[in-house]
Amino acid sequence: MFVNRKPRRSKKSGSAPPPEPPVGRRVPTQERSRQRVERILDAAAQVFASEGHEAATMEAIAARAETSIGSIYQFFPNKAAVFDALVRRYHDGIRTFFDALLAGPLLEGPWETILDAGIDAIATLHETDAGFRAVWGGLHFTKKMLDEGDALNREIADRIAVVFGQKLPGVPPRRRAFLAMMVVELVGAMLLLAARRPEQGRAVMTETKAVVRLYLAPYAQGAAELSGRGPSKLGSRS
Amino acid sequence: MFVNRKPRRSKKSGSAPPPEPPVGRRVPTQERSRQRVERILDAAAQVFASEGHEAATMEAIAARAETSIGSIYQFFPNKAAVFDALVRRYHDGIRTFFDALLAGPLLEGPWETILDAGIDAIATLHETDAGFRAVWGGLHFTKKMLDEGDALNREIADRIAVVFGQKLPGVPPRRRAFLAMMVVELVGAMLLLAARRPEQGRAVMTETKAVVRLYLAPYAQGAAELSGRGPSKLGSRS
Amino acid sequence: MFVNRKPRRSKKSGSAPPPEPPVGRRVPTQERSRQRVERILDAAAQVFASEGHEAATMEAIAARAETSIGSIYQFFPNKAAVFDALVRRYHDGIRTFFDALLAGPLLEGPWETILDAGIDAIATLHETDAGFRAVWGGLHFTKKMLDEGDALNREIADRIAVVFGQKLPGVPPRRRAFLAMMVVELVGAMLLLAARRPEQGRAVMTETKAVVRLYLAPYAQGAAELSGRGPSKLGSRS
Amino acid sequence: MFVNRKPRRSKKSGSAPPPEPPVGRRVPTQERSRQRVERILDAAAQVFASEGHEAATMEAIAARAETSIGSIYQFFPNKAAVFDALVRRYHDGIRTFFDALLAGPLLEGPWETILDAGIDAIATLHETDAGFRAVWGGLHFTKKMLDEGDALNREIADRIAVVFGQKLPGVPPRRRAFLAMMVVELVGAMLLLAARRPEQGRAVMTETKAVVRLYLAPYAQGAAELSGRGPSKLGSRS
DNA sequence: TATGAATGAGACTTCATTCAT
DNA sequence: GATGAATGAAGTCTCATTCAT
Repeated sequence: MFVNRKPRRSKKSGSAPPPEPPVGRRVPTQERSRQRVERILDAAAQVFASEGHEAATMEAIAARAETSIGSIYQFFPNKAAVFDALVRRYHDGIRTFFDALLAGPLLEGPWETILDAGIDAIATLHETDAGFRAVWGGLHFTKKMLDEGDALNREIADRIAVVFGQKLPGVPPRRRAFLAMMVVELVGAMLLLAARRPEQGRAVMTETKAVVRLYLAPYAQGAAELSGRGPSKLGSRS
Repeated sequence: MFVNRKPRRSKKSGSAPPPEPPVGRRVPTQERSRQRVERILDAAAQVFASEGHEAATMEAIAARAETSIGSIYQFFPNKAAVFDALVRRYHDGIRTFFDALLAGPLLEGPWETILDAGIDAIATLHETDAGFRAVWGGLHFTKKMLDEGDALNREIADRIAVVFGQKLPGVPPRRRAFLAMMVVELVGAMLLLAARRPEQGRAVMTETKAVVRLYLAPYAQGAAELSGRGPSKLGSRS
Repeated sequence: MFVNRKPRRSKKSGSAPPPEPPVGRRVPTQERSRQRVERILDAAAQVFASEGHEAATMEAIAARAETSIGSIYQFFPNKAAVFDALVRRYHDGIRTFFDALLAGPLLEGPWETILDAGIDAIATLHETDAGFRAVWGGLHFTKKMLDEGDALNREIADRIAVVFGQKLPGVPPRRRAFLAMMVVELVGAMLLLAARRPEQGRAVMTETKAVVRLYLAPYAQGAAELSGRGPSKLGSRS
Repeated sequence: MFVNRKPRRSKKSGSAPPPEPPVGRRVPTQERSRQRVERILDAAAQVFASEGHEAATMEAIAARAETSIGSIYQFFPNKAAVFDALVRRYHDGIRTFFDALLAGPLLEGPWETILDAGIDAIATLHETDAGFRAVWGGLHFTKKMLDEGDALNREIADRIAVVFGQKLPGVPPRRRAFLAMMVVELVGAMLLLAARRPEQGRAVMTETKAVVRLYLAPYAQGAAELSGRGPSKLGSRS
């Protein structure tokens, strides 16, 4: 899976081992537990993605994880918790991805480059990532999952809004936030479309880049003031 | 509901008189059956939309429809069939909507007007239609449903491609088809977003209109030849 | 079906029409009812015999009888009653058969001839009769049905015991009764075997005749006294 | 039950020591499973035999076995499988019985003794064995069950035909096979009759022995050649 | 009287969860 | 802790029977 380290504290732990708990003996046990949890989540991801939600029984998951049903219940109070953890791991993966993306040298270039590179990168992530297929391909959705997805999107939009602050100066903050939200949702939706139609996937993402460029172009380089489509009331409403 | 023409009226409504059965006897029976099916589907829509898929048991549907479980099985072989019928009814509603839209005087105007009006109309449809909430709000998805949704989208895209043929002359057919597909999917995705965030819904749709306009603008009035973004390889791949 | 006249009063109604009820108007109604009952039983027999008990739903029977479920309930209080009537009709057919057999000139001949002819006749009846297949081939049995079958067998045995009284003089009455019972049950069992193995059916019945002859031979012509196997305690116990 | 050797004893019972699993851990589990299966079958036998097929619901069986419905489904995929297993256990019991019978010293004696003893033994088996009552008394029959019963009868007939080869020399093989089949079916049918009429059961079986003796007598000691009833065409037809 | 749609009890079966080993 | 057999609540579906038309 793409996130096999705890996303917490990712900010500062370079390659340093995580701080040991006082009793050294406990470590191997915790380590084994962590591994087992990962195995369970991997298995759950596979089952959800391949068999669909119908066949995603706890027994199937346990079998695929080469463990027992009882062991799953050692770590997860119920089936929903397994799915939630799966979703969280997927979301954490995206968070990590954006951490890396926005921490890199990308931000030095012009906004068009950032957009193109960013969209390409996230598209690649989704193409390769099993977690994505597990969460979106299993055709099982919960309010909680959607809410958390929404929250993630808002979080990402916030970070992108910051970038917009640098690259699209002259756009008022609220408008900036709205634009970022639109971009995030639009790209997100197109990623799903691309996944649903593999044969057109690349074309869709290429075109999506064009759409986003055209959408943001009027705001670039103070163009916002010039065009008739400046910061609108609509965007500020949220 | 989008099928809200009361069939009882069919006896005297002008244009296409349906073939009357010789005796009035059979009519009430068939009519009652049809009503019952509608009642069941209405109930199913409500249960799916409000309680979610978990609580959408056949018993719950029967109770909400004020009928018995047995009656549901008189018309639907199993639970999946109920959901399928719900989806079909929803899709049929959209088809009817587009029939009306594209048969009306709308096509006389410029392409921007058509787009704006069309997007507004479909947004209104989705806001009012219970079928939409039932199908998308129940958080239950099946491969079949998604496939049929895909097929519907392609169908709509085909019709829009025809309109593009008139309003955006000079764009080669394959590119036209691809553009239509992108527009349909993009608007579709934004409709879902708008539904998920009711407080921003109108803003999202307003902005969607802008996005689509900007996306298509280069192709209007022979602009395709002028801009650097003419018919691309990508669009022809499909 | 083989019994399409009421077995009651079969003894004296030659070809004369059954006595009319006072109100002549009623007759056609009753007649239609009788026909309908027969149609239902015919249909039930077919369904039971061909589809087996699992598929023998009231709806299937009604459909095969080209009538409605409601009509069946007009004549039979429930499903068991339909089956019971079917069994009764089958049993009545056998009764009628024995009435004819024992009233005919058969009894004039020697006992061996009577046996052979009787067994051949009943075998032929079973081969041709649909009621037999309906009752025994449907693989559905009830205590009531078996009890009535037992009663029928005893009844037949009684009548055969009377014949034995004439043809096997010297055998005490209780022994005679027991022998008759054994013969009836033995032949009955072999008839079932013959039905279960159509390819050996005729051979089995031929051999059955031999078995019965050998079994009864010691009792013929006063031989009972000579052989060591006279009237035993066993046979008298019943 | 006819399988009443307690498998727990298997550890020390001489002749064929089953391969012990390395650790005692696995044994109790497998053992418990086997016991549970037996308990379920016992319960099913009782329910089928006493309540009849209608009342033989999975719940009733579970209750009688003092287990849960789920446990039954752990071992049997559906209700039919339970019944099939019951039938198989009954048939296996009969097979075991014949294995013992034909391996014993019985075959040393004259054919009349063999017959009498064999019939007595099988009658006793049927009187004691609950499986018999479960299978035949439940009044539930399936094609599969009857076919397997037929196959069992043929199997037994084959073995008896071998005995006939020794005890009734001079009878041609095909005739011998036919005689064996007749004897098996005849005795089988009379066993059913005896079960249906408990008060006459013993008398019926005594008489059955006489019938079979009389039937076979002509073939004994080369008598086949003397009597007029030698190997007939009939027997060879099968 | 005839019809067949409607009813609903109850059967079968699944699978998340528990718990003895 | 780990295991997986056992549990049983709950869901789906059937079909005998009723009853309005």
